[in-house]
Amino acid sequence: MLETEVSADLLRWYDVHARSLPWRVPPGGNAADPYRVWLSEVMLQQTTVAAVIPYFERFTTRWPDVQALAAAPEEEVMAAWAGLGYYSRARRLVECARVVAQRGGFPSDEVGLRALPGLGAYTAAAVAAIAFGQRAVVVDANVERVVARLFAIDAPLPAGRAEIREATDRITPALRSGDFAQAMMDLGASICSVRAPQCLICPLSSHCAGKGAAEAYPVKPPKKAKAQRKGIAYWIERDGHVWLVRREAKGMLGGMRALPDNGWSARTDGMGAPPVSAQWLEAGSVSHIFTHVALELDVWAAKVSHAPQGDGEWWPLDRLDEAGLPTLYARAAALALKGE
DNA sequence: AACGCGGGGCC
DNA sequence: GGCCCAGCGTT
Repeated sequence: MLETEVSADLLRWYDVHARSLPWRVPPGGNAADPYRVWLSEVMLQQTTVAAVIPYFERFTTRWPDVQALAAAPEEEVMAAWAGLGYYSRARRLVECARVVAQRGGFPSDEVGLRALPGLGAYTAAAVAAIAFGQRAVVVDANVERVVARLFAIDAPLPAGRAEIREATDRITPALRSGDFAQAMMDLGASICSVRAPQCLICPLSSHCAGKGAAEAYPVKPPKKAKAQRKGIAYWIERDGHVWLVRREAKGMLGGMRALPDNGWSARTDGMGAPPVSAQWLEAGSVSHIFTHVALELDVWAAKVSHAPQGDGEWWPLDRLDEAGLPTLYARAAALALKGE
C-alpha cells in the first residue's frame, strides 16, 4: 500500500461528500473556531452526532465564546447538559473554560491541549488538527474501525489499539490532517459502518486488506453482564413545588439535580427510609438501562406540609423542565405528574 | 489494564 | 434485547 495514496483518495472523497455539521467549516476552508471545535468534541465523546447537535446549538447560542462559558455558574451548565449523559464532562467543561479564559485562549498544540481538563489523547489531537491545522494522529471509534479493516488488524482490542495507532500515524498526511481526521469519521459513519459496510462504493477499497470481510474487524472483547438494581425515588410535593436534591459530585449522575431516593446507587445497597413521613402512593416504576447497571426505580408520591430532612430545594412544577434533571429522574417525574 | 460513567438510535 | 457511539479519569 502506498500510504500517501490513501490520504489523497480519502481527501478527494471528502471534498465531495463531507457532512455539513454545525461545528464544521467546509473542506479546505478557513480554520474552525477552537471554542466550537473543543465544545463539539467534548460533547461527542461516546455520544452520537444526532444527540449532540441540539445541545451544541443551545450551548453556542447561550454561551457564544469561551469567556461566556467561563463566566457561567457551574450549576447552569450542568442543567443545560442534562440528558446528554456522562456528566463529569460538564463539570470539566466549565473547569476547562475557566482555565482557557484565564490564559487568554486555547493552547495551539497537542501537548498544551492534552493538559486541559477533559481533554484526553483523542480530543487533544482532534482540536490540534481541526482547529489549529497541526498534524496530529486522531483515533476515535470510527478511525479505529476503518484502520483495523484497512490493514486487516486482527489483534483484539484493547491490546490492538497500539497497532491501530501506528497504522493511523502512517496514513495521516502532514497537510490537511484535520480534514483527514474528519474524513475518516465521515467514512466510518457512512460507508465503513459497524454493520453492513458498503465496500463496493468505498473510496479506499483499492487499498483495503479487509475488503469483503470488513465486519470481522476490529475484534472486540466480550461484554460484561449488567448488574441489576432496584430502588425507590420519592416525589414530594407542596404548593405546586417538588422537593429536589443534588447528588454527590462523584458517582452515578454526579452533581446533578435529582429526586430523593433510598440509596439505590450506593455500591453496597443500604436502603434508607423516606426523607419525610407521609401518606405514600405508588406512582409506578421506571426501568432504566445505564452502561453497566439495569435499574428498576419505583416512584412513590406524597403531598406534604413541611420540608423533608436534609438539604434540598422546593422547585416550581411549572418550571420543572429548567431543573436539569437527568433522563432517569425526568422519566420518574413524568410518571408522578401523570398520576396526579 | 480494567473499570465507572448516560442515553438514544439502530437492528 | 444487545450493540454502538468524535473517550476520560481513576485505580
